[in-house]
Amino acid sequence: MKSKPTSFDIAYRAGVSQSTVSRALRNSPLVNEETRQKVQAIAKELNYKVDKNASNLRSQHSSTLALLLFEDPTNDDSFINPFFLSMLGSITKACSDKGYDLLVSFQQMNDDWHAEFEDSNKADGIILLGYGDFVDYEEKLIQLIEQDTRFVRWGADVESLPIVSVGCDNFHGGYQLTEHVIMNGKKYFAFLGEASSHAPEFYQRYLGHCKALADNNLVVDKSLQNDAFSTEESGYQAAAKLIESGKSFDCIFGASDLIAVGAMRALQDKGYKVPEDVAVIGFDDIPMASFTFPPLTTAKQNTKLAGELLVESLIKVINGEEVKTTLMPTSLIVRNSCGS
Amino acid sequence: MKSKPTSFDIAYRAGVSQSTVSRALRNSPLVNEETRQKVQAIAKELNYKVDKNASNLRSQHSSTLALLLFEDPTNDDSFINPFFLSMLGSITKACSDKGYDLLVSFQQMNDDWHAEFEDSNKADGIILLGYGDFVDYEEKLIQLIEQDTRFVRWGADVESLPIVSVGCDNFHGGYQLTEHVIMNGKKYFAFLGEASSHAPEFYQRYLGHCKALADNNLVVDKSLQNDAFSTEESGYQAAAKLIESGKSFDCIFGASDLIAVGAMRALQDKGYKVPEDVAVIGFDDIPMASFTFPPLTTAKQNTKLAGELLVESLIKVINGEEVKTTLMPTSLIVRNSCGS
DNA sequence: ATCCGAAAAGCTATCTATTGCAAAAATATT
DNA sequence: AATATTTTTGCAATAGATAGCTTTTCGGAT
Repeated sequence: MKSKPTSFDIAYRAGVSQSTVSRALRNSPLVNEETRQKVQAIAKELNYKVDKNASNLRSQHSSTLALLLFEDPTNDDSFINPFFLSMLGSITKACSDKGYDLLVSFQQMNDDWHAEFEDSNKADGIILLGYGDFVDYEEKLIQLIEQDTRFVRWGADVESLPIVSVGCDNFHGGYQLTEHVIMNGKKYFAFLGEASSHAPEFYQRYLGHCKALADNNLVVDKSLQNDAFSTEESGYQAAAKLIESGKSFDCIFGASDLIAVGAMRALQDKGYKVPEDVAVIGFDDIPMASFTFPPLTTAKQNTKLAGELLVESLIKVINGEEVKTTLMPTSLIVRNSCGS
Repeated sequence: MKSKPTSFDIAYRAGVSQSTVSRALRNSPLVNEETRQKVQAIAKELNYKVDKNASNLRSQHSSTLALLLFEDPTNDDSFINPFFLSMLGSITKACSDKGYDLLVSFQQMNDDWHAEFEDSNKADGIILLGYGDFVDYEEKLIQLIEQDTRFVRWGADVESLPIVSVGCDNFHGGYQLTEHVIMNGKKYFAFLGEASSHAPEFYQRYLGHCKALADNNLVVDKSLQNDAFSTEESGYQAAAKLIESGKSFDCIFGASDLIAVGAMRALQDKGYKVPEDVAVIGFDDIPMASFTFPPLTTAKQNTKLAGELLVESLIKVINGEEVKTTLMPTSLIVRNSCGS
């Protein structure tokens, strides 16, 4: 059983000092080209790999980013919101492009997640990802700031705090989507999803939605807004409740695709035709959105770009550069669930 | 700018030695209860966190597992197979349950991925996840074994090598699925997906499929087997080719849900009715499978269990315990695409 | 009061690489 | 040839914890 070689083993074989080995392997200009070649060749031959723990300890940075994915605690834990899964994919890719490793962790809101990774030096910075009630974790964000933790978050800009966020223009997306359906002749809109500052993303979508209605001289009927979490089940329930209430409407705006999909199913179960009787629109453009029947009209969030922006912003934060919060545009994806 | 506290700071304030702090924080029985309380209180107050790099370096293990997700290089990189995404979710959860952190990395086959993490001591072990041509990376697996790297992989058992795998019973799944459709009266089966040892998962599904046909006195028509990668696009293409060939068939077995979904779309584009004219079945039960039109009949791989088994097995491997390769059963999910 | 053993705490080497500074070697300048 | 420069290399300190071994403490036995 051979144990792993250390830089001393390389040094011994190369007939140089251990520090030279360290320099040679990191392509330091302080070492002669010829020596470098020799050292690197021996390192390769012995299949030597720099011990990251020792390296990180000495240099005090880890070339690792941590991703904290926190989900709505109401969500059962067997199912992860596909939108985040797709973000996770793009973040992973972006990290690897930038030469960083990625530590992934799922957390519940109530956990003591704040700063765990950065404080323990396992990661140089943290990406916070999750929908959710901002108020729930505002105090934790404040702690992060006080501890000088380097992090960025996905979501709406937090004006009250100096936090770098990357989010998408939920307001505009809601506006655009609503406007489109109005053009298709629908007039009585229901909105499924919490519309309060507790759910900033959903709220912005709702506000955009309301603005579009107002701009087109349509009434905003607050009784047609029902709370829902971002799960299919919750969307189903909310829609069922809406239907039972006997109010009339000809479009349901699901605050997320998952809600919309649930709503669509509820409508169809009750014998409504989508989109003829009731149009349905969602938000996110998760992979399954194009496979529902009818395919779901939605506002696409560009997860690839989002992941890249999050990673790039975080790296800048780590390097002490000035970074501004970014707002990405959404794009309207017209499929069939809205009538055209 | 206060710098992070070290165990010496705690020791100073607590009036004890640094080693005592270390012991107290790790709940070593070698330290007095009272002292422990005091030390832990101070640590909490100063918001002290053990430096993982130092700790890992000294103790030579990291409480971190690495997940290497390698995808078929034919896949464009913007889209990750949803099945793996869902595995990733369950692996993350399982790791956190077991007190391990998870490093995630996506790799291309050709990369020098083998052992990167374990050799560099960033992770105690590696989970290898990916469909794919086993032959492509067999030599890398051999290297891993030679280097004494601790790892487990997702996939079919590799009889020729001492590797711990966790996989699902693809053969039985293929059998069960095919049998079900035969009961629904279909007789002429096409299979989309590579059916060779280069794609062991697909191959096993194919073999199970063939066995079911044979057991029911149906002919296996090899000309109805077409290669396809696990993407919707590839499934679409393969189905289109099949249709153009003019051969007759009344069921398409997609080697994965993604292939099946693509095939279904191709059929519908050409005016076929699913399942009346042609039944379609898939494999995996990815989230979107229940949202296609018609909803897809498929064999579910229990990703939650799979993730747990992978993590548990790897931890055992790391601890030097004996572990056997596991084969998980699949479950038949009957929806509408198969005729009932 | 003395001695013994267990419990608790301390001392110091160790883990492996990085880095500032000093020393040596190689090259350039006068 | 002697001195000044510039390149390379080596030495030793350092990063922050863990662990083996030693010492101190303290209640109980003699």
